[in-house]
Amino acid sequence: MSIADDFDLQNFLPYLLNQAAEVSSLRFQQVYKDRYGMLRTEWRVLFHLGIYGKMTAKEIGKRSKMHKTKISRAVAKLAERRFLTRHRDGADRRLEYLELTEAGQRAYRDLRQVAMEYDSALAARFSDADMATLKRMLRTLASDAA
Amino acid sequence: MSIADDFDLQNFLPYLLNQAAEVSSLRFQQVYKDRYGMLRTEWRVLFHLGIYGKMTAKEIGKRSKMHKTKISRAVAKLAERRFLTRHRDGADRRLEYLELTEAGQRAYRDLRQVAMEYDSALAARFSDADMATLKRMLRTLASDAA
DNA sequence: CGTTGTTAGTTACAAAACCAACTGTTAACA
DNA sequence: TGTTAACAGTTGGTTTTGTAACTAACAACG
Repeated sequence: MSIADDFDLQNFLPYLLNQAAEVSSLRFQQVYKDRYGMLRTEWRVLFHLGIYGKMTAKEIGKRSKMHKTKISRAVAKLAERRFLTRHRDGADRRLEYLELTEAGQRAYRDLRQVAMEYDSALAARFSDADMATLKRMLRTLASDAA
Repeated sequence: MSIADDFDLQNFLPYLLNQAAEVSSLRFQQVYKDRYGMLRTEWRVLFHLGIYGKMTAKEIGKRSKMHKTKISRAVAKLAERRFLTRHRDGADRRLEYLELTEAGQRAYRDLRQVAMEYDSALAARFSDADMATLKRMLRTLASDAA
C-alpha cells in the first residue's frame, strides 16, 4: 500500500500534457523573453493582433480564452513599449481597438519566423500521420474536457 | 501584412499543448482544490509519495522536474496538514525522508480514484490506438524538446 | 427620461511562482 | 586535519497570477 503503488503518473493525461507543454514551450519562451522581454501573455496578444489584425481586448479574450485581466496587463505592457496603439470606438466608447505599430509588426514577424521553425523542428520527430492525429486530439481536448 | 496573416496559432504545437493541458487540468484541479485545499505542487508531491513510497525531496525533484523550492514549500504544507512525516537520515543528516501518514494515504487513494476515473473519461473520447499514439508522442515531447 | 442591468476594461489586494542567496552538512584532497 | 567545493533543503524579496471589486459607458424598459 505505502510502497510501489501501481498507478502511473506518466499515464495520467493531464499530468503528461502539462509536462509536454512545459518542455515544448521552453525554447520558444527563451526567444521571446531574451529578445523582447515578453511574457507568455504578451506574445499571445502580439500574435493575435499580428495574425488577425485590429481587434478589441474582448475579442482577443474570446479567441485565446485568456482572462481579461491578463489581457489588460499584457496590452498595457505592449502599448508602453510602442508595440501597439489603442483607439476608442466612436460609436461605443467602451470599446478600444488595438492595432500593432510598425515595431509591433516587426516583432511579430520575427517571432512568427522563430515559431514556424521551432514547430517544424518538433514535427520532424514524428510522421505526418501521427502529427495530424496529435493535433486533432489536442484540439478536441482543448475545446472542452469531457 | 497587418490583416489576415496566414500563420495559424491553433497549429503551433507549444500553444496547442498549453491549451489542451490547461483545459484538461481544470476539472481535476477543482477536486484537489475544493476537497483538500491543495495546490498543483502539493498533489504532485502527494502522488509521488503515494506511488513510489518513502523518498527524499531531491528524488521527487528528479522524477517530477519540479524546482526544489516548489517542493520544499509543498512538503511544508503537507507536513503541516499531517499528510506526511519527515525523518532525517542517520548517516547523511542533509537528507530527509518523506513518507505519507495514514491521512496522507487516504487523501492519495481518494484522489487517485478521481484521477483514474477522469483519465478514463478523457480516453473514452478516442480510440485505443489514437490514445496510445498520443501518449507516446507526449512522452517523447516531454522527455526533451528537440 | 430614469432606474436597473449589462458590458469593456482597469485596479487593488492576496496568493503563488521565480530566482538568488542562504544554512547546515558531507566530500575531496592538499 | 584544514580548507574549499558540493550538496540538500530553506528563506527572502521580487515578479506574476488570480479574484473581486471597481469605473465608465451603453441598453432595456417602465
